[in-house]
Amino acid sequence: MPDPSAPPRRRASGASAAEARELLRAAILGGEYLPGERLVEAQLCERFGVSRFNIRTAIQELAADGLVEVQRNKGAQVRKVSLDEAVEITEVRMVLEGLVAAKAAILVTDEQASELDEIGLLMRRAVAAGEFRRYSDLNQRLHALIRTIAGHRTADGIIETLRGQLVRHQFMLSLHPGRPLVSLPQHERIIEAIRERDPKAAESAMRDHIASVIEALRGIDTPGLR
Amino acid sequence: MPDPSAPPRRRASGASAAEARELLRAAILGGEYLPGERLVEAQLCERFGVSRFNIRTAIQELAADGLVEVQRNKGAQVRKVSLDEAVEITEVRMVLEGLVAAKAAILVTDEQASELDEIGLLMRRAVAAGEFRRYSDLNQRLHALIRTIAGHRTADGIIETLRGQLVRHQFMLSLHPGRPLVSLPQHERIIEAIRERDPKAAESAMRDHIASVIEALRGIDTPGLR
DNA sequence: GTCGGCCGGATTGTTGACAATCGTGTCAGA
DNA sequence: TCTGACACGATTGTCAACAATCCGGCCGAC
Repeated sequence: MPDPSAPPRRRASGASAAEARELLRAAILGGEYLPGERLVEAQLCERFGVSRFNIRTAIQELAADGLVEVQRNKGAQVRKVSLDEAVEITEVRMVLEGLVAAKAAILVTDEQASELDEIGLLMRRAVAAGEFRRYSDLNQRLHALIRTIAGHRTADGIIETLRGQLVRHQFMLSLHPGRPLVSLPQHERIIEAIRERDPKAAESAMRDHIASVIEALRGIDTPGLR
Repeated sequence: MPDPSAPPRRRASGASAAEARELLRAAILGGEYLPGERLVEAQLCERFGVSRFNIRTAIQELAADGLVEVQRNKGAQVRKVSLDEAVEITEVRMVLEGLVAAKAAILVTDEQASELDEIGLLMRRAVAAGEFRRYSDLNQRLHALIRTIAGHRTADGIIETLRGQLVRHQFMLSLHPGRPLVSLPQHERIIEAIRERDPKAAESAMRDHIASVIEALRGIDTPGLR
């Protein structure tokens, strides 16, 4: 409700702060700016065709999201998350998604249960066909659906923020061969627990799942890789 | 390391963005601006003797902390957290502090264990003497110490942010008669579990404790008070 | 050759003024 | 009296210029 009009009214040249923020966020998440790289305001102005004021606002907002780090009088740089930090972030995600899964198990409707089941089916097919990219998408869809079912805005917001901070690590993980074979049965357990409306089992299954993600993170991460 | 010098060098008139932020945060947490109240930039400029630019920056940062809400072209207002939101926030705190307690149980040193024990002793004394205010302080000190022991910066930051959003609710809760008698044994269980270096027990104890806080929240909150 | 101070370019922090927008009170018309 | 549009005041959004700061290299002295 805060952004009513979409198409036809903007000043001819330049974009607003919100647009600049999304542009910059996409550029960082897309890997166009590497961790540790300096974000020079003037350069970004030219790159995006936005005034320096708006770039500044955008940087501040992304700093609040933990995507960039600003040092006074030294400017902003893409935040570099160490492996330890990635583990910490995923630990937090573990307990939060566990909470969310438990809530989802309580609130799930029959229709949503079917949706969960369908995702599970598609996942099995994707793994059987070796379509890792597709499986990765389904993975995100599953977690997103569970959060929707739970309707826990506070946890949802935090999880989403944290997810942004680890796109790089996540990305590497999803490409690791053999991962799907480990995570598929975990996902099935989560789905089953929610469908049976068993909060404790759902939380436990979700935590086990993300705990194994943490283990994988610890073993796989190769810093310096794009 | 970002703020080296403390006393003797600032421009004569006016303060910087960071100072403005802390001033405004203190004013809000102190109840000088009620939830829902509009924060007019010009007024704040005069109140704090800060330029509008810095006020703007401060408001943005507090918005990131969830203390204020900004609506485009409509300005900022102190965020009003409903009872449901307070419950959600406390649920998140429950799982996060549970995680932190488990970590603390693993990492605690002998010296820190003694410190925990001492806080427990002081708590028992405070309750016995009916010193609720003192007990409330000890409560905060206990939770803070546990977070220090765990050294989990990610969880710590989020918990601290969430705490700020509910100072009002927390405050009311700590004054509720009978609360200490309920929470004291819970605190003792947490301390004992950490001292015995039992992560699962520590997490469980912490979650039970905060779960009871949630129950109390649901029963006690009287919106409109204070 | 090396250390310390200094100077210049580059970059960020800040300011004040201007433009866009919203809410509200007013006034004409039915 | 009620409804609607209009215009005004108040408030926020944006900009371009200026000031403060930092980082690098250069130069001189020891």
